[in-house]
Amino acid sequence: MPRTSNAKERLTGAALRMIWGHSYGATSVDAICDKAKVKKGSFYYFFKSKSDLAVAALDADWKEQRAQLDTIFSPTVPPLERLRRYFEFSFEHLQQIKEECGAVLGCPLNALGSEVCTQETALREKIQEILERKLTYFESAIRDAHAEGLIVAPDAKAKAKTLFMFIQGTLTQARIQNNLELLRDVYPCALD
Amino acid sequence: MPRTSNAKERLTGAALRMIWGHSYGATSVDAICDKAKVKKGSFYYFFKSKSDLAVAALDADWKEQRAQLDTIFSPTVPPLERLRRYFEFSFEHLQQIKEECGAVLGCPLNALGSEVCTQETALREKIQEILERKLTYFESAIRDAHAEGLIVAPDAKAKAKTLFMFIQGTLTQARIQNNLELLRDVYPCALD
DNA sequence: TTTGAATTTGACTGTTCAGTCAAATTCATG
DNA sequence: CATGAATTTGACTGAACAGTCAAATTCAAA
Repeated sequence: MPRTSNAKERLTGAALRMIWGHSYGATSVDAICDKAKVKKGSFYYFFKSKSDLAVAALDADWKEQRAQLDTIFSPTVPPLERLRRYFEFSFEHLQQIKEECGAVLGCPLNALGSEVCTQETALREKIQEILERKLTYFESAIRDAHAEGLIVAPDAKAKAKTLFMFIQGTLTQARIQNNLELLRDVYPCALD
Repeated sequence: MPRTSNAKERLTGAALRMIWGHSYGATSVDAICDKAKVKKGSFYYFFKSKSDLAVAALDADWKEQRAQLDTIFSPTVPPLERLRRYFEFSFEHLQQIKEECGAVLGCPLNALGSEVCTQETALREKIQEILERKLTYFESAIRDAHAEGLIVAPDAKAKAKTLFMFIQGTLTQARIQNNLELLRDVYPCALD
């Protein structure tokens, strides 16, 4: 009967942070173990490979994210206000991380996904799954906004996809340019 | 007086293809040398490091790209037609590469930039420089379209940036999802 | 307090990595 | 052909890499 393992959580936490802050390829199992204060033997007791750990790390992070997204996108909030709050929240989160590590890190799913998609099938599928679920939040907000006559978006799914591409593109560019300001204009621009 | 080196070109060509097809971190100097049929000693005769090669590879590729972009974005072509041709060209290029290697590879600048931006300064700056120049093509097309009354875009620079983010986001998602169809709708969607 | 499972440890393997180097070869040109 | 510069070769180094393992330790519950 396995108990909740602290080492396991430290490993997924350290992995996510290091992979996001640098890259999957540049993050070694040794380095993750050092940061998590876990010996490599333990690592391979919990995970069968580095990519296995990465999947678990994304899963753990998604669970946390989901709780926050459920709050931000709560149906009790006016639909366009949901989007505004989401952008505000994302901006502040990235700002805080920039203060910690000196760099704008963008979206971990985008960065990691783009790096490993041709190599690590399991990881790619996990990322795709999370991205699709995230899209759902936008879709419902847009659908509600259209229903209330706040915007014109008869095809909410298509509109959400378009918005999503724009946001993801902006996040990636913000990462590449290490420029948080790019995200400042996302909300006004998004209202097209 | 150094002559044009064939080995050097083979190295930059192989590097770009392998880095784009897999990732920077997953592409070793040994593997690049094998593919380029160049011994490692020669590699380090021409380049001082792997990242040095990557910069040279992007530079060489950009030179080719630029010639094509100058044709596509020629001022003799109606401005919106320039954009349509660009999307068409990009789509067909990625389709052809997909047939060769079985995967939708998206934009190499985006994929590589997002991977190395926190680690390889020189590479990041080169990528940023090329991305900015690429943006210029969109900007002039949009400015011309506005001047001819085809679209409403008083701030051509801002509009070009927005379009650029959307395109880059779509390219990254197409890579992650290995789905070329995402790019099919780019032109109609872009006309916002 | 015993027992067996969960976890931790550290030393280990074999491979791949980036990068070096001196010597050999090719090549343009006077 | 002679000369020196450009290029190529292959063998080499030492570090970092992912992954293994048997033995030691912790821990929950009977």
